Amino acid sequence: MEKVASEKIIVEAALKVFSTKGFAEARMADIAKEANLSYGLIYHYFENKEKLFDAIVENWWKTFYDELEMLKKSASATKEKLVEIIKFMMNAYTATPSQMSIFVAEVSRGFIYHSSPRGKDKFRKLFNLCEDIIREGQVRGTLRADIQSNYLTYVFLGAIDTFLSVMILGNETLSKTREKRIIESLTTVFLHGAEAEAEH
Amino acid sequence: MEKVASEKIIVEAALKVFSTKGFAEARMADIAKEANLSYGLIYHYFENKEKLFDAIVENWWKTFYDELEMLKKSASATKEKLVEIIKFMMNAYTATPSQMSIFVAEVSRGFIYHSSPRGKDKFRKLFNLCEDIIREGQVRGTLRADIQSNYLTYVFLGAIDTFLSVMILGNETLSKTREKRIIESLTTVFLHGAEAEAEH
Amino acid sequence: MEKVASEKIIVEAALKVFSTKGFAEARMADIAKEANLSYGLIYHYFENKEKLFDAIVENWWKTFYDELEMLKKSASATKEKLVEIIKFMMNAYTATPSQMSIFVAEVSRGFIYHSSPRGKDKFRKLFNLCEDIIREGQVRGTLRADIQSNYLTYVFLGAIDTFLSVMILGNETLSKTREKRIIESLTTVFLHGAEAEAEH
Amino acid sequence: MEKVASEKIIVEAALKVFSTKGFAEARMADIAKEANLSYGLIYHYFENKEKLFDAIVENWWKTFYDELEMLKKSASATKEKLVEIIKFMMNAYTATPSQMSIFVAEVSRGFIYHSSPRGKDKFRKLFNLCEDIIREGQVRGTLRADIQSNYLTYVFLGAIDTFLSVMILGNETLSKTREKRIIESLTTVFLHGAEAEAEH
DNA sequence: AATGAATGAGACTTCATTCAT
DNA sequence: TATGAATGAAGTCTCATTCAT
Repeated sequence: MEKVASEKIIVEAALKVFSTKGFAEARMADIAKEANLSYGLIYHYFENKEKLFDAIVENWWKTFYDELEMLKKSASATKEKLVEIIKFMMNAYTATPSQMSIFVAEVSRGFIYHSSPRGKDKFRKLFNLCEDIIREGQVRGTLRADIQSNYLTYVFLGAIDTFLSVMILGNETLSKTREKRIIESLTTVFLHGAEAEAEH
Repeated sequence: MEKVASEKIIVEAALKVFSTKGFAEARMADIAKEANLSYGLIYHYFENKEKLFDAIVENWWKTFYDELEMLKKSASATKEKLVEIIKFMMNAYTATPSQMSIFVAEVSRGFIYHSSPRGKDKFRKLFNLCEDIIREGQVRGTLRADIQSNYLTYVFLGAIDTFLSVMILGNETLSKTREKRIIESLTTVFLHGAEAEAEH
Repeated sequence: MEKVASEKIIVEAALKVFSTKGFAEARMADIAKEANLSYGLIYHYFENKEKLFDAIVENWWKTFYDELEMLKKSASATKEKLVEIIKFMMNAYTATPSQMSIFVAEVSRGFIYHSSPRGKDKFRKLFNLCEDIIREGQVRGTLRADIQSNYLTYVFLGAIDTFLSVMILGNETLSKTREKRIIESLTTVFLHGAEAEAEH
Repeated sequence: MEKVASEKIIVEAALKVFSTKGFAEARMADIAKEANLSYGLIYHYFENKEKLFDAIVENWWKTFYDELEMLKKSASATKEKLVEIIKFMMNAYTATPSQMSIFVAEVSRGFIYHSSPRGKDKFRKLFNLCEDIIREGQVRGTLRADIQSNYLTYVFLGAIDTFLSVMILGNETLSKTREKRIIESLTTVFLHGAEAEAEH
């Protein structure tokens, strides 16, 4: 078999196993079995379990950064950008739920345990990119400026994160209709609040 | 030493170790050393590592449920109730940051893996309690009814969760002033949205 | 069983296995089996295979240094001291052939591979101690001064080393008579040379 | 590439790796990398790691035997022969230090383990050849006969071995002057002893 | 002749848990 | 109640060797 094929199969298998059992409970043997390859081969391509995991995560971060970076630079209105972020996350979930699951469960968790300072930096970068967009919205007068930009960011990202968590938890598939409703709900609540119109 | 004392010391130590390294990386030996007790003794009080962890988590959940339960039944206005939830979480963080850290990292992230089906149920219960309060707010006309109650719940809890995550990540202490500002921000955004007033 | 007992048993077993198979071929399982203990216990006392090996070697070096140090300081004549060194080595072989075997085979070998600079230092220390005694002999006029002291040391130690190697190789036991003959031979050749008297 | 070329490259690489890390720590992959060849190719030429090692050692032994054999048969005086042996070893070190390093570390130390009974035989043969020359010296009246011929052999070979060990350890290069001095010292001490002339 | 992907036995090591004291 | 020595299942990883190309 060619090199590229096997490596991809391994990554695919690892993705599945990691997302199902979590990093700690995932066994290299599980991954090998899932990939239908000897586990020796995994070490041919990846130094060890952690490096294999990192490779997967790294890949995810790259895609994510690229998207945010692009959005940040785009000429769209702030609201558009926020919607795009949500869309991107939802699509990512639909396309590769395992990857999203790892992201939500392992990466967020992992960065809390200050084991890897790199992890923290990754997160900060993500936060910062998002915050930049939100701050831009404040400057433009689209978003309220009486609340710190980082606080707004927390609410925004936290909301998305929880939606994803729930979807992952329920192993839910995302119909176009449902995706649309989620995006609308999220946007509406984030922008206009949860309070009933009447009270305004 | 008396029974109660040792048991408490163990729990305290476990709390610290679990919150620092996470469940998977926490070693019974670490806990014993932290507690300055032999690790044989841990097994006097707790059947095994998981039970020890559960004991800690259980304790936390109980406090949380009780609070939510109480809030749910209280006669307060919905807004009050929501503020109380936030307050409760922030206070919990201030009082026992390790417990909060475990909650956020292990429970609110780790529950994704089907390994502990109990975890899921706990979470659903929490969601449900919170959703009940929110649904009540919708019925009462305080909260908008055009968005599913569970969606509103996700945004609300997700926002809190992320605030906590960031605080845990930064190992931040929470001054009264800061707590107040966070509560206000969270409430404001959740209720009135992030959009600039001008646009209304 | 008490702590000290088990640790000693492990060391004893390790000594046997290492001396029989060499470090590389020695299996932790072999040692455990030889000690009639679970291999987990070995790790209770020693961090890993290398540390276990080091502990054994360290112990040997200490005994050896102490002896040489003592000899160096003693008021004996140089010849006496040299005889004592030989005696010490022969006795060490008789008392603990495995230890001697490890010393000759593994330590001498290991120090060639510059893996552990500590190893080199140990050897240098040994050489130096011996050289000090020999230099003292030169100063006193007992040993010829027209040959570098280190060269004399090499011949002296090399000769002993080879005697030991041969004994280990043949798994020989050392009768008092034989020991005496070896000491005499070694001393005679080293001091007076191998040339036939006639030629003097 | 032609057959002979590759085989030679492999042997050369193996020589380097074995001499640097020792047999146990040498990896087939290291050798392949050193040779700039795939490791599959090594197995074209050598059955396995041990055979590869043996091939190298065998080659060395053969040269050595041939030399000793020739010397043994030569009409030279005993002293001449001994000097020739020393010279041969020193030259061998200068010409191929790696080979010498392997010889000293792996063969002359490693033969202790019964793992390779062939090793023992080789050594005995070497000893015997050398002893033959020494015994001849005793018969001729050149060397003292009151000490067992094998004992004399041990001292002689041991001294050389240690000189080599020290040189290998120090990664020393051997100038002609230094070589001469070593040969002289070794010969002098071996023949006339280390005792000061005055005492005779 | 040459490659390097693929294999898998087997080594080391970890660590939750038991148990004699 | 308390200790920590003892256990061994189970995991990670290594690396000589094979084999399809």
